[in-house]
Amino acid sequence: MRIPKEENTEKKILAAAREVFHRKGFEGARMQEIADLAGVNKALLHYYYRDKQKLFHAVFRETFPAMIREMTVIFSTDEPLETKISNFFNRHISFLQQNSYIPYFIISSLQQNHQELPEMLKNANPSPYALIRKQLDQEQRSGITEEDFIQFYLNLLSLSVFPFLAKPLIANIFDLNDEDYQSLMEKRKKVLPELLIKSIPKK
Amino acid sequence: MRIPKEENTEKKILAAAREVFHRKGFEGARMQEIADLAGVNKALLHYYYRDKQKLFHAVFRETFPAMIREMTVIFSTDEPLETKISNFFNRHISFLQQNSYIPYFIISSLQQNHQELPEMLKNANPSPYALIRKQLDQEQRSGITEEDFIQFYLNLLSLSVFPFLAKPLIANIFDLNDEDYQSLMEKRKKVLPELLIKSIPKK
DNA sequence: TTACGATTTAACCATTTGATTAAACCATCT
DNA sequence: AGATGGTTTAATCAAATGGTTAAATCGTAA
Repeated sequence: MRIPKEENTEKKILAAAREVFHRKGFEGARMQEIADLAGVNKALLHYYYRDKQKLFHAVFRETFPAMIREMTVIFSTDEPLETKISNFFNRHISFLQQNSYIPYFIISSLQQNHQELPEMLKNANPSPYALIRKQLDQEQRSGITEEDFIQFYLNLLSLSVFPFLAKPLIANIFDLNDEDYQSLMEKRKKVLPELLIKSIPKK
Repeated sequence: MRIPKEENTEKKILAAAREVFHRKGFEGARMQEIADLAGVNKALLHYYYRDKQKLFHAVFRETFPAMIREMTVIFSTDEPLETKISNFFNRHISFLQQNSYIPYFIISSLQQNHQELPEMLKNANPSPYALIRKQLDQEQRSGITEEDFIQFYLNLLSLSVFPFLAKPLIANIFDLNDEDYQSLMEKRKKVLPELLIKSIPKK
């Protein structure tokens, strides 16, 4: 058994693949570009991951659950609702600031017919839907319907995720540089809780 | 001069290209698929549009302004603010219901380095930014800063557009079929104005 | 009808790109 | 040292894909 190199090659490849797939999606990514970024011969990608699909899946299997976890972390604590929402935006936007390509990666992956991914949702642990049902039941006191809840959840995600998808467009319209945009997102952590909390029906 | 066929071939090609590029983006689209969908030999695409880039641009040049128009139509009337917002969501969501692939198309186009598109923004008529500045000046009475306004505008777009980008994900989490989703968006036309109007600082 | 130019097609070309192979490399063990 | 087996590379392949070309087709006008 050979001792692994200082920087495990397999992981270097995965990291490079993550980088490239996140930015360009499956169709836009090139095996050669991934190899170059990993500083490694192209044949090594196949040696470790067999083919492009499998390499992509390796990336997807670590990124998708991370995103789901971020999307559902709001249901994991027992804080008062207002605190929960506030915490959610703070944490979620921070996560997106440091992983700003993930939303595009997820959206573009699911847009293409990369199925067998509904599969991953069911296997997700914790299951988003289970968490959401539980949360919903707890809110029954205020007579919130399932549809109200879905709308609320859609709002939550829309407000936090969309600005990272539309950054190229928005930054251009308003002539914002990266720093401007960063500070816009920073302020958003405070603005969004206020906005969303107002929208909740008082019990 | 030849009389155009019953169904102008050039337009049939453009329509097919629109369909395919909208669903799959530039990288995912295949010239052969476009030709097949148009019911036409592949060489004809090159005859009319020279190469893939130019064909893509032909699509982009009609889709992008349509989306910008939809995004800025809110600034074009002189209704009271509440009416304006309500009208915007109604119209914008209806537009998205009938053009549900446009948001993904725009996002994926701008994500790839398809530059020279900042160019298109400036040439856009009416210019989004000019309209927005004008609107902003009118609101000065309530002391709204430019940053407040950008946040507001981001909210407006996030809430209406994101659900169409994330449909594959959301529909899976909540096990919604197309009809369910449609009715969800329908109700959104009423829910969103209430939500956003509450967020506006009273003068 | 014939000639002409615009339109359309089938066949082909060149490049890109994902994938394979055979050989080289190198650390460890005997 | 020499054998062994995992790792890496250079060279090559085959399929996919964007693009080209030369000939066929078709409507129109002379």
